[in-house]
Amino acid sequence: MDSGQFFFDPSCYGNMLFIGNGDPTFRGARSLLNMEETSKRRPFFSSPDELIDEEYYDEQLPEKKRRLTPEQVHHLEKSFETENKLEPERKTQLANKLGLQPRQVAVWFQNRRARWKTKQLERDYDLLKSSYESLLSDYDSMIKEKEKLKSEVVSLTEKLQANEVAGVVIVGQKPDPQLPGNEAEIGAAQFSVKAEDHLSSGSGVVDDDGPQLVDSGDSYFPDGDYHGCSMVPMEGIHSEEDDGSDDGHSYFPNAFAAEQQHHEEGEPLGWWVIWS
DNA sequence: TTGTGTTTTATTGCCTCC
DNA sequence: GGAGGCAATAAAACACAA
Repeated sequence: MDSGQFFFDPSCYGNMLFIGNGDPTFRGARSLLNMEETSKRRPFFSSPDELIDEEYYDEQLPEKKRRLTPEQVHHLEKSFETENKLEPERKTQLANKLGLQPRQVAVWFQNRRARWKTKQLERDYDLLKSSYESLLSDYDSMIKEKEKLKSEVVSLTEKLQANEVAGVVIVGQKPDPQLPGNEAEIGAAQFSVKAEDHLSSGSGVVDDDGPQLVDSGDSYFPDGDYHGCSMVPMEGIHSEEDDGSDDGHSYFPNAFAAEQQHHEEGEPLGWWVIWS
């Protein structure tokens, strides 16, 4: 505290001395005004409901910093649940009802909002953390599946090459242009059928000029679909600029909602992470 | 009882809005 | 320029282990 100090004097328990620094600014003036108000008024706890606490607080002099009674806090909490912002009229009403100064009510709401925000950040952190761990787990599963498929491709390629060497199957033999027309057509048709057979066999093996199902760094599923899952960016993940509003809920509401929806639908998560 | 960590009350400075 | 909000901070009050 650099512009005003409360000194607690044990010899006169409960007394508070305010030392102003002559700050001419508005805030300084406001503080002095508040202290003046305080010094003119009776102690914080003065409503009939607080009489039960008189025994405890009786011996304490007025200006000692005191905690609000459970009843006061209860009323303030109820009011905060209704609306966490405090309009002047409600502030006055609450202050009168609870026997507090309006400034105290305002300060309580201010601090209460700060506490709420801290808790909210903690909740959001936990949600993000669990979301991240879930996505990481899915990512690991995908990597394993990818490796498995790659080794399958290699294995089948080797088998095919062995067959080619043995002359059992000739893939990609082009029709001899010297043959008579109909024979050339038959040869072309055979070539075509053979190639399609291989492409549709699931082995993914084609000749050197054809499309290669190798790990090029792109998706194995170029049409954007795998097991019925479209590889589109996850909805709800958007930049800060989209929504920085403090709407009384999570700081990342859409992201969590989308993540949760994926869980509920039993869908794999996180294409936007894996494929982006 | 005492040291220490946490919570609550209150102040201050800065910022935004009207 | 005043009012009110927020972040940072101080300090009293409180909780609790040793």
